[in-house]
Amino acid sequence: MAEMAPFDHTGTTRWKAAVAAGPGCDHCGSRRLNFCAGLDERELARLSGLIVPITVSGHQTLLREGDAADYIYALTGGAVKLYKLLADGRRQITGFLFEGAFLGLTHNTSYPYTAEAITPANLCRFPRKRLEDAMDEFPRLGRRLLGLMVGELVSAHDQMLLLGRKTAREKVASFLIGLSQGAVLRGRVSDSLALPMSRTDIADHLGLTIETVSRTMTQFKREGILGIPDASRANILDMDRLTAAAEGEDQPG
Amino acid sequence: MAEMAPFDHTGTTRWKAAVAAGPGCDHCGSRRLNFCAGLDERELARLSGLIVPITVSGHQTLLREGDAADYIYALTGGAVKLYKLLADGRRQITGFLFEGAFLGLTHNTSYPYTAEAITPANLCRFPRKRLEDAMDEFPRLGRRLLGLMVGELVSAHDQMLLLGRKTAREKVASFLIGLSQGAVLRGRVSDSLALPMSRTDIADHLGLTIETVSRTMTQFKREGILGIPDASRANILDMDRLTAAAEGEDQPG
DNA sequence: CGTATTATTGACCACTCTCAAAAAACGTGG
DNA sequence: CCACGTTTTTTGAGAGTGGTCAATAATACG
Repeated sequence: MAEMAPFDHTGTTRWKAAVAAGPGCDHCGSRRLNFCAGLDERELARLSGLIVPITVSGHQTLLREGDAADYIYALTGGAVKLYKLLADGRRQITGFLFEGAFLGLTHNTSYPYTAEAITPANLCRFPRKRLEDAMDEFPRLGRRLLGLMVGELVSAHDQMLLLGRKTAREKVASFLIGLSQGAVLRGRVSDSLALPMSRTDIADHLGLTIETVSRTMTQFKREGILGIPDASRANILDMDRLTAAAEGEDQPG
Repeated sequence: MAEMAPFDHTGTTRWKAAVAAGPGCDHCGSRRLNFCAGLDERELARLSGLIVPITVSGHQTLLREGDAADYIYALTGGAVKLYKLLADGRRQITGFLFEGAFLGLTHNTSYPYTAEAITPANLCRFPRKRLEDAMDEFPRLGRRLLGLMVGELVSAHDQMLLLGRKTAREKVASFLIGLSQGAVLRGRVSDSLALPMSRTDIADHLGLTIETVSRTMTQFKREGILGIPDASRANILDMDRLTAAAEGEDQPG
C-alpha cells in the first residue's frame, strides 16, 4: 500500500491537486463549521499562513490508510468518503463527509482510513505537527477539535447500531433520513436530496450489496415514499412513512 | 426513559454505589491509563478534590442514554459495556470498557449511550462542567482527552468494518483477538482469556445471535483453536489459525 | 438440592447474497 | 446530435449464511 503519490488513485503520477494561494480564511464560508471555528481573529491570523487550500477532482484519493499522517484537512466544499478495506477487497465506508467536516486526525503516526473525493472538492490542508503546537498555544482549538471528535464518535455509534441490528429496509431509510438532515444543517433545503455517491458506495456504507440497495430504493419508489428522478437524486415524498420504515414500524407494501 | 435513579437497573431504588473517600489519586493504579495521565502533580492536586471514587456491583447501570450528562467517569477497575437500543428492544453494544478507559463524554447535554457494569467496577467521577474549565486551565488535559477520543473513533471504525463486512466466523475470531490484545495492554498476560460478558452481550456486540456465537465458539473448540473450560473463559490454543479465521483465510474444518 | 438462568445443540427457514442478464445512463468521438 | 462502447443501475432466479423456534444441557444461586 501507499506506493503511489497522494491525491492520485490511478497509479500514474498526475497531480490534479491545485495548491493555490486562496483568498484567505476571511472569505472562507466554512469558518463556522470547521475546526477554525475554535479560533478568534488573532489566532486565525497566526495560523492562516500554514493553511494551504487544495482542490481535487472527483474520485481522487486524498489520503491512504497506513500512510504517514502528516496533514489534517478541513473540507470546505464537495463530498468525501472514508473507508477501510479487508485483505480480499471487501470494503466498509465508515462515513461520508461534506462541507464543514475535517479528516486526517489519528491516534498514531499513520492514517486509519483511506479518504477519496466523490465529487470535486475543496479542502484546507494543515500540518499535523503545527496543529499540535497550536493546541498548546490556543486551548480553545483543542476544545473545538475535541467537540468535533466526540460528535464523530456519537455518529459512529449510531452507525454501529445500524450495521449490527437494522434490516436492509431500515438501513436504507435511515441513511436517506440522515443525508437529508445533514443537508438541512448545511443549509441545503430542498425536496430533492443529492446522492453524489454511487450505489456501490451506499452498499459499502450500509453493509449491503448494490442489488439490495437498488431493490430497496425501487420498493420505496413503488410505495410512493420516494421519487427517484435519476440515480443521483431522491425526493422524499413521505417523510413520515420513511421514518416509520427506518424504525421498522411498517410492512413493505 | 430515565425515570429510574442512576446506578440502578432494576427499577427499585437501591443505591449500591458507594461514594467513598478513596485513597486519593497518588495511589491510583490507573493514573497512566486514564485522562489523568494528561496532568502533572500540581494539576492533579488541584483537581483531585473534585474527583469522587465510585464502586458499583455487576449489572448496575452507570448512566443511561438520554440522561443529563453531568459527569464523566474514568474506569479504574472492572468491566463496563456501552450500548444503544432500538424501540423494539434490539440492542447494539458499541464497546466493552476495561481499566483505563473513560466514559460519559458527549457532544451535547445528554449521554449518547447507556453504560452498564458487567463486573463489579471502580470508577472516578468528575463533574463535566469542571472538566471543561480544567481544559482551559490545563491545555494538556484537552490534548490527552482528544487523543483518547481519536483512539476510540479509530476503534469504532474497526468495529464498523467488522459489523458491515465480516462473516460470523471472522467476527468471533476478531473479537477474541481484540480482547486478548487488550488484556495484554493492561498487563494481563495469560493463556486464559477472561470473558466477563455473557454470550448475549457478545452477540449484541458482533451483530449476531447468541446461538451463532455459541456455535462458532464450539466450532473453534472442535478445531482445536480454542479451549473453553467454562463459558466465561477461553484459551487461545492456536493464535495463528485464530488470526487466519479472523481474516477469512481458512475453511471451518 | 431444587429452581432459575444461561449456554448449547438441533431442525428449519428467511433475509440477503450470489450469479446472471437486461436496461439505463454516461462518455467519447465522428 | 447521434452512434457506439462502457459503466452503472435495475431486475430476476436461485442459493446460502445466519436467524428463528424449540429442546436439552450446564451453570449459578438460594
